[in-house]
Amino acid sequence: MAASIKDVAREAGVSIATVSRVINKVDVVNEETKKKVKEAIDRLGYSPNIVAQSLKTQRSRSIGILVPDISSQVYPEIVRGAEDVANMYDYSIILCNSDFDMEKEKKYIKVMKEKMVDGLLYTSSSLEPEILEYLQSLQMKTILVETTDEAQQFPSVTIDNRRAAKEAVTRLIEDGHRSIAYIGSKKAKRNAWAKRFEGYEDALKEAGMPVEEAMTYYGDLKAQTGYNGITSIMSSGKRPDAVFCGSDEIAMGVINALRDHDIRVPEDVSVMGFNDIYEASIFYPKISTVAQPLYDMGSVAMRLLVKKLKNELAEEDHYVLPYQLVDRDTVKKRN
Amino acid sequence: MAASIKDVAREAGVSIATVSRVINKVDVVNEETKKKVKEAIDRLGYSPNIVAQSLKTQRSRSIGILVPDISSQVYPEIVRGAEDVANMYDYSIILCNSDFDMEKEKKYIKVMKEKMVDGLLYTSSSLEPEILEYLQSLQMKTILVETTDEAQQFPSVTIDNRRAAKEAVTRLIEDGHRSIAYIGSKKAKRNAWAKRFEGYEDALKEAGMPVEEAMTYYGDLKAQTGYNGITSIMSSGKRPDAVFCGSDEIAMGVINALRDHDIRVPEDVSVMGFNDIYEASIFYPKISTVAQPLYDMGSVAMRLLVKKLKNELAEEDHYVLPYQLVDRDTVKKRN
DNA sequence: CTGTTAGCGCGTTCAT
DNA sequence: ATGAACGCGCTAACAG
Repeated sequence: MAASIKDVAREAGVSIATVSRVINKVDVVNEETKKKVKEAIDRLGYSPNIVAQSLKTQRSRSIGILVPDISSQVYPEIVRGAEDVANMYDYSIILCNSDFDMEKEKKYIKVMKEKMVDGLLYTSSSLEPEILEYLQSLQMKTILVETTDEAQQFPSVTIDNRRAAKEAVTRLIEDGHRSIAYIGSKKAKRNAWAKRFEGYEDALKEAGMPVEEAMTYYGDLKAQTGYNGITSIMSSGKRPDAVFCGSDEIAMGVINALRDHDIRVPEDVSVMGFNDIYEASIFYPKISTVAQPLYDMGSVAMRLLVKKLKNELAEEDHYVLPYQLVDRDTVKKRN
Repeated sequence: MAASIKDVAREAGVSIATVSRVINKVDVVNEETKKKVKEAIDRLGYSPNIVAQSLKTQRSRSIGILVPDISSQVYPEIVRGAEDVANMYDYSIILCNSDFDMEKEKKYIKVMKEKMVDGLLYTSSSLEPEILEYLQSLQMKTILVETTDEAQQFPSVTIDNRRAAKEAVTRLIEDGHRSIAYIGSKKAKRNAWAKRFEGYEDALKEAGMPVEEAMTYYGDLKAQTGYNGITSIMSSGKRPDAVFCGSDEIAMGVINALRDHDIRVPEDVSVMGFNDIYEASIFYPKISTVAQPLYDMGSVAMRLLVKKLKNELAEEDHYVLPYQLVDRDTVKKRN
């Protein structure tokens, strides 16, 4: 058994209260006794039992992070950003994978509450109103990452997905593309990804171009969706000269499918990705995409949360971080 | 404040001990009183305070996972496998990024001890003897993942990296390659990655081929290492007909560098990766590689740990999982 | 089958 | 400036 505060007290010949004081740097403890206590602590290799502290203080120095799936997409980067900041402030992070399953989310949230996490980072999962209400009923300090709730009741850290998508598609149009397909998340969904479809619509409408059902394909954000999507669109007789994708993986799938049909990228068809994951710059051809500052989103969100936990008021409650159009090798000017 | 066991006891008109009993399904509690208690629990929306439980039982139902960097390589997949199993047994996971920094590892291990994690999954980080001793002095139940310690003192879940590498390189030799470069982790390192270099040596020696310093390049496992590595090797006048890489990212870097030099893969040079990350099958050309069962490594390791925590004895303490040579498009027979 | 009680390790009044 | 004592919420003897 590790040494407890009692052992230290005995070793130093003082009361546990005094030990507690020097640990928490509270009150003015006599320099000399402070020294005695510190020596005792060193000698015993004592370190406070955080669980007991938590029970007493109602704070666990742990923060939950709920992601759909750590093994996919953009989450590792976000989590890394969050963890680095958490570590800086002596918080640990508890990681949960929800798979977009509301029941799983609920279960995890419940467990985190029981474990007295001090706060929660919630990355674009189901975002169901039921979950949001649950979070509020539990008084769980929550930051939304990568997404926002309709009512903006929760602090959030995002990029402007709609505007980013619009800008990307507008760029495609300015570059002379006249027939632009969309492959990505369905509009109906609540999360941020769906906003990219709206941006796609915005750009087309502004340019006076029609939004055709036959030029869109919905699915998850994996490569297979891209492969299937472009195959499906082309098999209906359409032949887009550009494809706007909801993720870089989708873009990769699209490019592979195109290659299998001996259609060249970008000579015949341009392809635009989204997110700018690491592999986008390594893929051949290098993928033109919309860069999200993933690491920053994680770290900014965690900073915001820490600030809230200290009850300092933040300058902002809704951070909208800058995105960036990254020109690489999958988009070609056609004018 | 959430309801406590006391509230439930009062509400149900029983003692807290009884409430505790129905929660923990211990003893035979009278059906009727059990029902009363359960109703009270529902009415109050009570759920036990895990922190208090932990303080009492010395178990937190949390398990630490130490990875070098969740945002890189293979870890998200391993972590996902581990988390799924952890969730199955009602454990949460605390994620830490060590960056191969021993001091950071130590700090994290200390915090996890303080938070009373029930066990630890340690993925190929520094693996310094000092850390290993520290772990033992803390009596931290630890499973090594992706690597083993020299003395096999810790249970582990790995593949046979050395044999896998040897087999891959032997395949290259059988396919008629006569000049095979290695780009990856340095031999001196303690972790599993270095074993791949030994396998490379084994294969060459067995075939009576020389291991040339000029045909090897050491670095981390990222794409840039591959790019720099092959560039460096070729600039020294060498012209390998195959490159064995310590990771798929390295392979990607190699392929990109080769392409920049107008050298075709696999027509001119074959490239073999390692790990079989998701993108290996999406890359162009699709990367031939050695597949590690990453998800399984995580889940098997967590299963093993859970078993140990229950003090059941495992059939095995050192799981060596099967790897698989995956033939795709970056290796060409030359005979 | 159920209730009483003693801690788990710590922070915090309230005295001194 | 320091110590004694209580309680955070819960489990585990021990009685009954």
